[in-house]
Amino acid sequence: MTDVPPHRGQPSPPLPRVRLVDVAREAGLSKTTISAALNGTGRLSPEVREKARETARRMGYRPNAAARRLRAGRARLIGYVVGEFADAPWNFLESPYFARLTAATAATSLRRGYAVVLLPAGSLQSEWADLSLDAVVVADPVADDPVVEDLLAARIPVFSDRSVEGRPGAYWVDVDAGGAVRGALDHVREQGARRPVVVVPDSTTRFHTEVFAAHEAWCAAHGVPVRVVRAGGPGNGPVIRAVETALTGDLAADSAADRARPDALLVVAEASPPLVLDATRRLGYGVPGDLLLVCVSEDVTAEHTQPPVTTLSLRPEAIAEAGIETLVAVLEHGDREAAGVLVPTRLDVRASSVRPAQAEYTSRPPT
Amino acid sequence: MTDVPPHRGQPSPPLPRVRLVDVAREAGLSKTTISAALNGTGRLSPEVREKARETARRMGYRPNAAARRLRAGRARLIGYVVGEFADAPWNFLESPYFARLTAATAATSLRRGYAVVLLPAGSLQSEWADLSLDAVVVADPVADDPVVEDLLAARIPVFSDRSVEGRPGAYWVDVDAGGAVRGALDHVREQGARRPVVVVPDSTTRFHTEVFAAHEAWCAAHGVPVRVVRAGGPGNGPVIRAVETALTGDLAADSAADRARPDALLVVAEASPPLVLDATRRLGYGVPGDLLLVCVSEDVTAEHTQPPVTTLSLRPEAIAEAGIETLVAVLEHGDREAAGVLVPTRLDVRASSVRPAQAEYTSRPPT
DNA sequence: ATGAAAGCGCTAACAC
DNA sequence: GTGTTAGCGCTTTCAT
Repeated sequence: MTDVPPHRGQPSPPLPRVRLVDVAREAGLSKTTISAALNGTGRLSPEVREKARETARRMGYRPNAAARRLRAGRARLIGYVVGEFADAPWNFLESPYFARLTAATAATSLRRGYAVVLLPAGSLQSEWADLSLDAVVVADPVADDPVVEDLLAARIPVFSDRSVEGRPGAYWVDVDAGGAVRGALDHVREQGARRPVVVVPDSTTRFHTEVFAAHEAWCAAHGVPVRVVRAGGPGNGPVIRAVETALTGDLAADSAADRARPDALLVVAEASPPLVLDATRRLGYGVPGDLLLVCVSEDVTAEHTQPPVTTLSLRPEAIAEAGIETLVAVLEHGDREAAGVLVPTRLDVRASSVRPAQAEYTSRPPT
Repeated sequence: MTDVPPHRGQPSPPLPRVRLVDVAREAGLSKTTISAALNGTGRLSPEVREKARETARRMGYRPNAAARRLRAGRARLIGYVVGEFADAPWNFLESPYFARLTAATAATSLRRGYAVVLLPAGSLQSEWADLSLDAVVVADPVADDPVVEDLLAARIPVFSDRSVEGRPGAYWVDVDAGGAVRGALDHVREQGARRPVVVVPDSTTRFHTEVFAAHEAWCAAHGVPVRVVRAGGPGNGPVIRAVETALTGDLAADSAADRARPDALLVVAEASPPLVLDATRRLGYGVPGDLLLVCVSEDVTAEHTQPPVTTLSLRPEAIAEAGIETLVAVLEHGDREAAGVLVPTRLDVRASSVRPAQAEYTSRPPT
């Protein structure tokens, strides 16, 4: 628990800030008039309004946000916290997905007049208690996330994924995980793959559980055995190891046919596409000749490998935008009815998942 | 832990917040007493203090931050903006260096009781005007950065790199760029390299200009021709292209000897190490056999390539910590004398820059 | 059309 | 020890 010493120390450089009353005195008008002029409220003669504005500008007047907020009763501050990564609370920005989600959240919020405060993953009350946040965005909460519980208990509106659906004070937007998995698997099937294997983290976020379920359903629907390897955690190390397991056939399989080498790999975990590609090569697979590869990733390096890697984008920007728009609607117009939104994913098909017409498009493992 | 009574099945209409005065009335005490009890200020009998605290907890009292801030005159809010990337204002988080710098800045600030607000790169007044930030951290400003000018003109304390040294209201911490370059070049020289080439972005940040200068100085001191390629911008594309230029010998060189193939490559631009390694291979270089490779990077994938890539870490966490500590000292104790700090870098030697004893690609333990 | 004054919730002098 | 009170700077009735 981080206890902040209560308000010791003075803002020692007592730079004389220009206040509304200073502008008023200078302009020979009243506080009210200046305020109205600056905010465009009230009925003022154009000359007076102009004079007020000009004086304020000349004096370098900048309204005091704290006073405004106190008056308005709202802080225009939104917290941002991710549910995963609770054991390494600040690592989430190293994931391209969260980096972009975070950036897009901040961008959209700022555009709507809200500042975003970065919180450590899994942070509880002590971290945000004295911040008076108008709401908190909880990205990818884990199952029964204490962060969500804590926030809701403190009556702070929570914006999160579909796992909070139905809870009072909670609103959601979510990625269409099921559609994503089906789309990716359909794609490799169209390209001729019959033995796809999936790598997905062993995490309790709604996204990952849904991916897992959608994969099982898809396999059942296509009469294909379920081949899945759960990665021990986020980060390249565990995911690469899982990829190795997936490709070396240590999978439980019911028949000899099922034990055949996989012909497609879907990695639903943030790992560096170049590293995944390297791993497939080390294990003797040519991509896309022997193995079609699709990574769920926002990592831009995917375009630069040889062959370029097909990625499934979760479209963090779209999620953030839809989310913040909804949240602002709730905050400002009390749209408590705000229905959740499901954001479709986008498959960026590149050479790694396209069965080559000629062998030259295939990166061969080193001999 | 949750200090708030559970929902009593109340629908969730905007429930009036519990104020200090409410707690006071409930406890049969005065606002002052409650405030003092909660803040640990003033002289109260232990029983009264405990009663006040208990009542506040029971009622789910949460202090209003806006009111506190208004009273305190400080918002406990720090802005964070990066100078580079102004043309893609939200892309900076995709750089591992800035991702970690940002995270560490937020972490350290929060620990000291300050919330960090993310601002778009290159943002001017309109973005932060009505935020009343106590200070703004400007990471890697470009030369004569308008962001810095704007902030200083608005009398907002600026925390940045050494390029702001001497300006009133500006404070700094910086990475020891010169030492970093010398360290890396000395290292490859010790490993036997005689024709190192450097790739550095064509940017006006202090870091990059200093890298450029330090490289020239080092070359002069060692009687080695200056081989440098400036990358067109950040991002993997331009940097990889620059690497290709560097390795295909399109360098201006004065003598035939100078045109010989380089035997070491120092990439001082955030590019994905696996991609850089791939590029060297495509051009027919064996690493470390033909070419020693060092990347200035915080990218964790460097450990996972084959061979692992030697990296020079700028130690963003150390920078953020030193920076925020200094900034807080300035803000809270008015240490206007606060001398800037130079943070040393760290070379993580891996196989890519260690000349193999035998002609094989054996990685050696880091020294 | 303009101004005076109340008050947002909190903290800290200053009484008692 | 504890309570009363005066603001922090702003917006907003409500008079004029």
